[in-house]
Amino acid sequence: MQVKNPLYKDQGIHVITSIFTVIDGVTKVLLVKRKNSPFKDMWSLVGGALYNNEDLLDGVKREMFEKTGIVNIDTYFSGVFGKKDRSPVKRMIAITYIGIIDSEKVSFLKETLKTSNADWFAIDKIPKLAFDHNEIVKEALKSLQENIVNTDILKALFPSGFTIPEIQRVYESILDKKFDRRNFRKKLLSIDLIQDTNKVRNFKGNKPAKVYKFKKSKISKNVF
Amino acid sequence: MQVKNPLYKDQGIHVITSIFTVIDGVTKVLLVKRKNSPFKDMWSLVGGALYNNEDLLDGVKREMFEKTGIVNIDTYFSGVFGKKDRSPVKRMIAITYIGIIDSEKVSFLKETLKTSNADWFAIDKIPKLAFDHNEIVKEALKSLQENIVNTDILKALFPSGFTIPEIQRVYESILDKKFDRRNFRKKLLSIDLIQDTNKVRNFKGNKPAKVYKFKKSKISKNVF
DNA sequence: GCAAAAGTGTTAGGAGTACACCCATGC
DNA sequence: GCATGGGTGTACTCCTAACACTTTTGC
Repeated sequence: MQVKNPLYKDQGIHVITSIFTVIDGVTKVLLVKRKNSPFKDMWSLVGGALYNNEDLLDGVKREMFEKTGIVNIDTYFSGVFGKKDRSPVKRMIAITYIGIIDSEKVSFLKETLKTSNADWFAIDKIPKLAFDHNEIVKEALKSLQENIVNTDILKALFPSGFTIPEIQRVYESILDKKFDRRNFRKKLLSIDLIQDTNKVRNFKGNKPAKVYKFKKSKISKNVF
Repeated sequence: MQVKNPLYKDQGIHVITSIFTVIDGVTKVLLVKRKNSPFKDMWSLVGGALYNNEDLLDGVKREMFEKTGIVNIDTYFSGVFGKKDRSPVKRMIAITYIGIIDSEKVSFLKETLKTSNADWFAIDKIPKLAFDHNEIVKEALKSLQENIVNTDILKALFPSGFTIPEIQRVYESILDKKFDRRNFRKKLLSIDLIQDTNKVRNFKGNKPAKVYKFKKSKISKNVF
């Protein structure tokens, strides 16, 4: 059915992901430079228009692959952006997501058909972005903060496990907050979310630290 | 710009509200019967297609007015539904909301241009609904449960204030859970959310109960 | 042996939970 | 005066937050 009513005509859906990582205790987001209008040559988040023949998460993954070459990362719903003038081209509603990857294990393409210069930007040094992406990444960070205290969303950052001092720095970076070492360890161990791997690894100091990994289980109560 | 690419053509946005109330300790949702295809003569939630010239919340309010005559109720974001086949007509993404009204103070139209038989349905007696509205109302109830422990969303239910035993029954109905009277009162008073009005009112017993009202402030931590 | 970070235990305060009795009113 | 629900206080438990010392290793 072709809709003629101009009130409804030419609407579209953006699926947009804020891809985060933490490098040396600094939370960063992946930005790409647009090759096409609108907002040609401006930085933007990873995403684009949803196709009719795909579900939302399929579109998220396809866009992520097309614009960064990244495959197979877990994404989590963040929010909806729908101001009527948010796109200069036509009426677009944005459904937004967060993704997390280990920047050392996952590589991305610097250049694709539609993007160039892909790179990590510290969350306090994000340039002016295309569309309403500055707002979107701000809300995504808020979603991420809520998610890390509730879910195992961080597991993608530590494919080979983590030591407690190491993951504490990540929590502190994302939540922008310091924790007492002893209480942090106690709490993280008290919830049934992580388990010992009988390995050790050096992080900062000279004394090797025990390596933990996330369990399969999920939790639903607040952690911090 | 008219988009020709069939991958993007003919997409649309639904804005859909689950309007809740609590009557005699039973949580109910407002349903209307559709007069038009698709899903003609089936029950559905209140909502419809967003226009190009309105923001999301404007569309929510317009649809609510068009299909129930209700004006001016607060709405809260609930979720997004976007399965590719959720509408038989064309690709539609649903942005969903919750609304709360006092069924004694706010009246609605039984019949409108596009709907008929509007009525309250207890949440455990909801019939089969049009589109994916059964799923939507289920998630909306979950959102409502999360919201009543975090916000003053219930204030719309009590335009002239409430007694504590009265609002306790509402919490118990929505959360489907019983609370100890003394602890309920203590907690509700301990968070800085409600205030005494120096009035009294009879609810169930013969002893008049103090009437409270919500403060302007919001809170951000869990209540129950 | 010393610097640097890892690892551990105790205590005090606050929030949540369980629980029993008196109060005000209508009839 | 009695039945009905409204209003209050206390003790116990558990979670959280504050805090200091010992251990392991590299140099």
